[in-house]
Amino acid sequence: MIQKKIIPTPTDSELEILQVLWQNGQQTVRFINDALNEKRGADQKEIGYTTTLKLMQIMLEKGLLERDIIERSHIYRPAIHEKITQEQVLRTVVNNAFNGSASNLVLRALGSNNTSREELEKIKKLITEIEKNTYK
Amino acid sequence: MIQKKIIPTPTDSELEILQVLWQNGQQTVRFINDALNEKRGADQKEIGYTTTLKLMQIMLEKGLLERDIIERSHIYRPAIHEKITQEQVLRTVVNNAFNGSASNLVLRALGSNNTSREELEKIKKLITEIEKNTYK
DNA sequence: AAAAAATTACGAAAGTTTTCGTAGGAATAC
DNA sequence: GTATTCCTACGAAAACTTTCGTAATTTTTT
Repeated sequence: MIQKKIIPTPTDSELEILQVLWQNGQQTVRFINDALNEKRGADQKEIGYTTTLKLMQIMLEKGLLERDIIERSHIYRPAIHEKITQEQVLRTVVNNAFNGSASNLVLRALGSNNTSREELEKIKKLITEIEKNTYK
Repeated sequence: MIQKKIIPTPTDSELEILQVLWQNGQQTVRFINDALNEKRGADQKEIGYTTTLKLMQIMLEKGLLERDIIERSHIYRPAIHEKITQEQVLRTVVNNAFNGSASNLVLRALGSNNTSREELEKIKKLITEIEKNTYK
């Protein structure tokens, strides 16, 4: 039987890169590198261009990214879905820091954060939705 | 001015150890090591005693743990609070994988998880609580 | 009292992630 | 057409995390 290639969970730096791509669509290394550096505080040291390049080449190898070659430069895009990756990340965090309880994580996230009225409404609506579908 | 010692965010292995301590109170290395190995699947390799010992010694140095010497063996306890640590961990995850939006994380956690009726109720109650206190 | 078992300390290896320097080539500017 | 800029490739260093072997000491067992 042919084994489907296992794509590893992204590291922290890799997640940062993926976020930029999920938000902005496929982009060049230059764009990503600029975006990462803009997000950084003035205190932190700037990320070198070749650092980002190398990371993205590794991600390509791991199967986290795909790319097209346009003109001289390469354009990268995510090879994994944001939703699935976020779920994967959450699973890890829930296990590592919340004793496996996702609802503890939710309670903590809500309790220690300034969530806007609209967002709270959205969350409540989702809960009602879940209750309707699950416990009818 | 005297700089308060900065305690670093725990690594993944360190979080596993802290969880055992938060749940069971102060304990020996032996207890922690046993607990960690019990939680492991039969597939994973067992963690050696000295591995756990070394980790906890490092955590002591970092200021993540404290200890008392009772008889011949040492008893360790967390030097940081569970709540604060969880908040710290959440902040990182929210930044790394959820574009800084905690409510996105909450929506994702609720959406892709089998949360029990009771837990959903608890969460709803908390939201109502927050709304009352914030937007009165 | 000798052997076996359990404990801490510690250095170092092994593994992983992040960063960067250098080289080579192609486009652009002067 | 030469110099400068911009890009990729790639190896290797640096930094961080995890694992373990060995030694020294103390307690427990035989």
